[in-house]
Amino acid sequence: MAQKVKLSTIAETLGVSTATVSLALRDSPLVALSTRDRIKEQARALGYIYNRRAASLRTSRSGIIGVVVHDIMNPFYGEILKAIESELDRDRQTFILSNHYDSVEKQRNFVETLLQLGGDGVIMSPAIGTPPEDILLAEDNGMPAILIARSIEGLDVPIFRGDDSYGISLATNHLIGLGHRVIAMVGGTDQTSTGRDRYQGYVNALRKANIEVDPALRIPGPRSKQGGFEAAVNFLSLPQKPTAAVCWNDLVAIGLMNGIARAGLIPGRDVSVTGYDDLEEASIATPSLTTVWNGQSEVGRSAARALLDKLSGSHEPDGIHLIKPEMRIRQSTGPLRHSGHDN
Amino acid sequence: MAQKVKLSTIAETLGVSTATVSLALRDSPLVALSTRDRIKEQARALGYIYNRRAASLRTSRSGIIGVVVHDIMNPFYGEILKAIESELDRDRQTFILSNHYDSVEKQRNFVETLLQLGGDGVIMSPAIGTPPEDILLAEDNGMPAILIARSIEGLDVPIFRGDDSYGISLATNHLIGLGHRVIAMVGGTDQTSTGRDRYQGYVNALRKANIEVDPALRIPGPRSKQGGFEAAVNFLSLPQKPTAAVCWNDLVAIGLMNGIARAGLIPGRDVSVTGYDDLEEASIATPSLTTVWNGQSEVGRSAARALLDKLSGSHEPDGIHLIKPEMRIRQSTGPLRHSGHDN
DNA sequence: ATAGTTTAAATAAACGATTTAAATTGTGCT
DNA sequence: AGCACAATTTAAATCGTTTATTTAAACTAT
Repeated sequence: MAQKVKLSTIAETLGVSTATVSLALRDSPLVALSTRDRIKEQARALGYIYNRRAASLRTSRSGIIGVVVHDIMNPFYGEILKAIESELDRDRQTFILSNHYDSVEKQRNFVETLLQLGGDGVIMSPAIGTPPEDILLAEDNGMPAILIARSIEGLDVPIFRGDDSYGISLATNHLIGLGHRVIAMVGGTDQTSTGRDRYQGYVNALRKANIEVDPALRIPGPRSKQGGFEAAVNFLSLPQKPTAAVCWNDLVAIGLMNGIARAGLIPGRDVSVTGYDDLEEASIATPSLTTVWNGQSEVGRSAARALLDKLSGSHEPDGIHLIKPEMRIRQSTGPLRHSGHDN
Repeated sequence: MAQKVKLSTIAETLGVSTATVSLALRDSPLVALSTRDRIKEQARALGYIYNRRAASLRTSRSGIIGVVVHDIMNPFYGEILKAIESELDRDRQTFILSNHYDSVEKQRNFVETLLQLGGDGVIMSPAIGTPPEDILLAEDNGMPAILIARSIEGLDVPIFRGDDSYGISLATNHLIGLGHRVIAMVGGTDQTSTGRDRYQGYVNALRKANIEVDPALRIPGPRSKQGGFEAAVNFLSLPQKPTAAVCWNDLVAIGLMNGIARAGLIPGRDVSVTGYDDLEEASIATPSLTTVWNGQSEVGRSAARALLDKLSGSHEPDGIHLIKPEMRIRQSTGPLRHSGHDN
């Protein structure tokens, strides 16, 4: 590698000061236009590379924004991340991505690393059991945080997420409307705010329709295809013989449908299944999946926007922002057939 | 936010020099053990946060490693990334992830940003059409590059990937062994080294079995579920009536199976389908997918290892490293049925 | 005691940018 | 020619570490 080119290299070869070069490269009107052009040209010719760490040491803005979620490979987060990425890109911010896999420790490490790197801000979908201090660690060190998808009790940080309770009640009502009375809820956990909200939405819908809530119909489990697939066994052996399932998300629903199909039943006819999120995949599953759109792109876009606004000082975001979910009816749900899945 | 705590803050409150504090925090034997303890304790008490940009400005090692692939949301890359992540984590390196979506420009921007941040190295699955200069840009500026999954002509950079030609020939031979003679190849492109290798593997296997190669049986397309789903229409209307399909990857295969099922045929019985990669999903698809394990985790792990070794100076990686794929036979392939998909 | 070692801590010079006050040059006007 | 004023340019201080070099203190052995 050739000797490293820095501001002073350009300055020397051109016989000006580094101050002038610095100013010129950022197009400051303090430098005469002709000088500016000469300097930029020389920078290009020498293959100059801007050293951000040196700059940020002085300016204390790094242009780095951290994003940490449960699992970036999960398509639900994937869609959020895509939206965040395109919003940050527009502002030429670098974003650093990480999974916490619901490990509070891994999450704390990430926040710490980000602080060390001088991150300007962080967007997080907090790990289960995150203590408020872990978020305050960021805030107290001048790195504003924005939450997405999950809330944390007793913390005053802006948050963007879908209205889970309402969303699940949409799905549940849809099934009730089709005549179903024994409806299971499959997948996920009750340890997150999201989980509690969703269960609540399911319970509310049943109550409003005067259907008794049977706790045995709640089958918690991993929020993945694999999880749904494995839940099928439990689902099919429930004594109450449910005729429909409200699933935690599309992945669980697709897994469950696969499991049901494996057992020789036809999802959408013998058993109605709803998903949640409306991933791209939902519409090409067989049968295509009835689900609830959860506004992922909207969540990502507005969370990123809020952070950027806060950083630029143009607007201070606050409070909780709920995106309204919408029903997407497809082929995986149908009217109650009186034989149930006994046939 | 309280006043920022730095080395000198600790030094002053303790009446020692910043040099001593710096050394102490990194556990240097140059500092008396008792002093070391006193300093570490104080650092904790004050909530000191190490400033990596200041440090790396001096040391020219940032602890940052960049990774750029076509699409991090694609599960194929997901599995590679997971392996890279865990390998880098072990060495406490921060990794910065990015998609290039096959835009050479986006990729170049990423490399440039990484250089500005002082990245120590970069792992990339190059975008289609990447000119060698774009990789040399990194190397020339002291940031070593390692390629994964895709090669670039005329460039001497270490690369780790599966043996595509061999892998596809495994799948093709499997189908031939089941009696199939009209075998389509679905999905993907011939614009990448991977694409050319795969097509070659398919052609080789057919030739060896004395089966004529019909270019019309090559149906290129997006490497996604959606792509496979949409290819079904073309596939089913081919005049030669293929009885089997070798798919670009598992996603395409699953999409194709969904499309075939939509048309009323039963994949695995009426049409045999093979995937490629052996994603987690392959085994829970319905029918479960016959596919070729492509060593994603192995690729990720060893690429990361190679980079770290190079950075630590312990070992200089070079050349091309081919991981040997393996067949995974499941339910989506079966013996030729003489009516084909005409029945 | 004294010179010679060892051990412990301090000093000061980088690293590569930014930024502000001050210096320099240039221009038009009387 | 002299002056006010604007347009350019620059010197120097900073940001928070690391590290080679010095200095100081504490032992050792004669």
